Amino acid sequence: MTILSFKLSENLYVRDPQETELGRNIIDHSIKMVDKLGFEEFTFKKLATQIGSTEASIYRYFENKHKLLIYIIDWYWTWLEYKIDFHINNIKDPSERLKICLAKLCEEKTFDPNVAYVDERVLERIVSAEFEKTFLTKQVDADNKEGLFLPYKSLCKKIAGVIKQVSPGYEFPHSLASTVLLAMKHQLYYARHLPTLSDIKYDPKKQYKRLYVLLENIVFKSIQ
Amino acid sequence: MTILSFKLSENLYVRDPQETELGRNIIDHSIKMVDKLGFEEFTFKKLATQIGSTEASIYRYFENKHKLLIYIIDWYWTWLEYKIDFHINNIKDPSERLKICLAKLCEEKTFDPNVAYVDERVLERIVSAEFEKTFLTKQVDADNKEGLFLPYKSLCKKIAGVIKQVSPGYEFPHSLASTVLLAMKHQLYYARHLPTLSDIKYDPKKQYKRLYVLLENIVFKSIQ
DNA sequence: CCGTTGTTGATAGTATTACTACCATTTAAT
DNA sequence: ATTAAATGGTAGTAATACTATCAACAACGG
Repeated sequence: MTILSFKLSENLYVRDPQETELGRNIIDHSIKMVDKLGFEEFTFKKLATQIGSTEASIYRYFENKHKLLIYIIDWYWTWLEYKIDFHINNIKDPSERLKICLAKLCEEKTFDPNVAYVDERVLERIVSAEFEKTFLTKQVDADNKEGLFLPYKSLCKKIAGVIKQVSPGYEFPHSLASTVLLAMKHQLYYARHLPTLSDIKYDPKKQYKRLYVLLENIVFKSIQ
Repeated sequence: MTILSFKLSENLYVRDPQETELGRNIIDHSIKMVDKLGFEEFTFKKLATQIGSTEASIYRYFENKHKLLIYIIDWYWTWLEYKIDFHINNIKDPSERLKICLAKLCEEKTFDPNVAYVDERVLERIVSAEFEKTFLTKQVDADNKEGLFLPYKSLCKKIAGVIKQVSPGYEFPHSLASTVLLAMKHQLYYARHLPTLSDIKYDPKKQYKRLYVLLENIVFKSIQ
C-alpha cells in the first residue's frame, strides 16, 4: 500500500503542511470546513478552534486563507493529472487516450484511503464551488508569476496535447481544454443549484455518465 | 434619442437606485470601483467616500455588496439579451440567428451614452472577473429562489432555444449555451492573465474576432 | 402657511476578520 | 544537557460589515 502525496510549490506555504501533524490537520480540516461553510465564511479563527490550535499557529503554515485555498485546489489538479497519466500510459490510439482523459475528468470520485488523508469527493465539491476564486482576483498576475496555477495549467496543457494528437490541425486545443475543464465543474454545480442552466439532472449516480456524454460530444465534434 | 434602462428584480435592492440621483451615483461609481479594486477590495465605506456620501446612505439602497454586484451583473445580462433580441428580430434562418447571437456575445463593446449612464466596456470586464462570485456561494439556493439570477438564466434559455431551432434533436442545448457563455468571458480573461490556458492572444482589436471563430466552431460542430 | 413624510447626512457603536507581535512552554535533535 | 525549532497563549490593531439614532431639509397636500 502506497500512500500517495504530492509536493506542491513552495510559494504556496510558509511551512510545508505535509511535514507535520499540525500541518496535515490544517489541510484535513480546512477541506472539511471550506466544504461546509464555503470559502467566504471560512476563517483561520474557526479552523483553529476546530483543531484545538490557534490562529497564530496556522499563520505559521499559510500566509492567508487565499493561499491555503490554492494549495488545496492545486492538490486536486495535481492528483487528477497524475490519475490521467496513470491511465493513458501505454495507450497508443490518440482517440482512445482522449476518451480516457474525459472519462477520468467526469468520473465519480470515491474516497480512497491510499491517497493521503484526503476525501476526493469533498475535494471535488470544493473545486466545483471555489476554483475560480483562486484566479479571479486582482493579484492573478502576481500569483501566476509565483507559479501558483501551474498544476491547472499543466493539466490543461496535457489535455490540449492529447487533442492535438487526435487532430493536429485543430486551432484551439488549449481553449477547448480549459473550456471543458471548467464546464465539467460547472455543469455539476448547475445540476445541483441552477438546473435551468444545464441538461444534466442532479443525480448522484447517473450525472457523471451524462456529463461524459456531453463533454465527449463537445470535444470530439469540435475537433473533427 | 432614447435612454435605455432596465427594471431589475425588486429583491435586489432596498430602494430602486435608478430612481434617485444618489442611487444612480451608487451604481455608476460601484461599477468603476469594482473594476478598479476588484470585488473583494471594494467596500461601501470606500464607495461612500468616493461619492461624498455615507455608508448608512448606501445601505438604504442595497442590503450588502453582494446584492449590489448581482444588480450590476444582472443589468449586463439583461442588456445583452435585449441587444440579441433586437438583432435577431425578423431573421428567419435559424443558423443565421445563432450566428448573430454568438456575434453579439463576442462583439467588442463600446461606450454608448444612449444606454443609461453605463460604460459597457467596464461592465464587460466586471462580468469577466466577477460574475461567478454571484452564484458560487452558500446562499445560491436562497438567491436563486428570490429570482436574482433570472437575467442570466433567461439569456441562457434564449440561446438554448435558438440552438434547438438549428438542431431540434440536440440533447444538450442548455449545457452548451451556459458553457459557451462562460467560455466567452473566461477566454478573454485568460488571454489577458493566464495565456497558456487559451489560444486567443490578448489583443484589444483582434481578440473578439478570434473568440467568435472559437465559439462558432464549438457550437456549430457540437450540434451538427 | 403649517404639518407630515421621506430622504439624506452625521455620528456612533458592535462583532468579526485578517492579520502581527511577543513571550512562554514543550519537543526533538546534537 | 543544551540548544533550536515548533507550538500555544495572549494581546493588540486596522479594517469590514453592518445597525441604530437623530437632526436637517426638502416636497407636498390641505
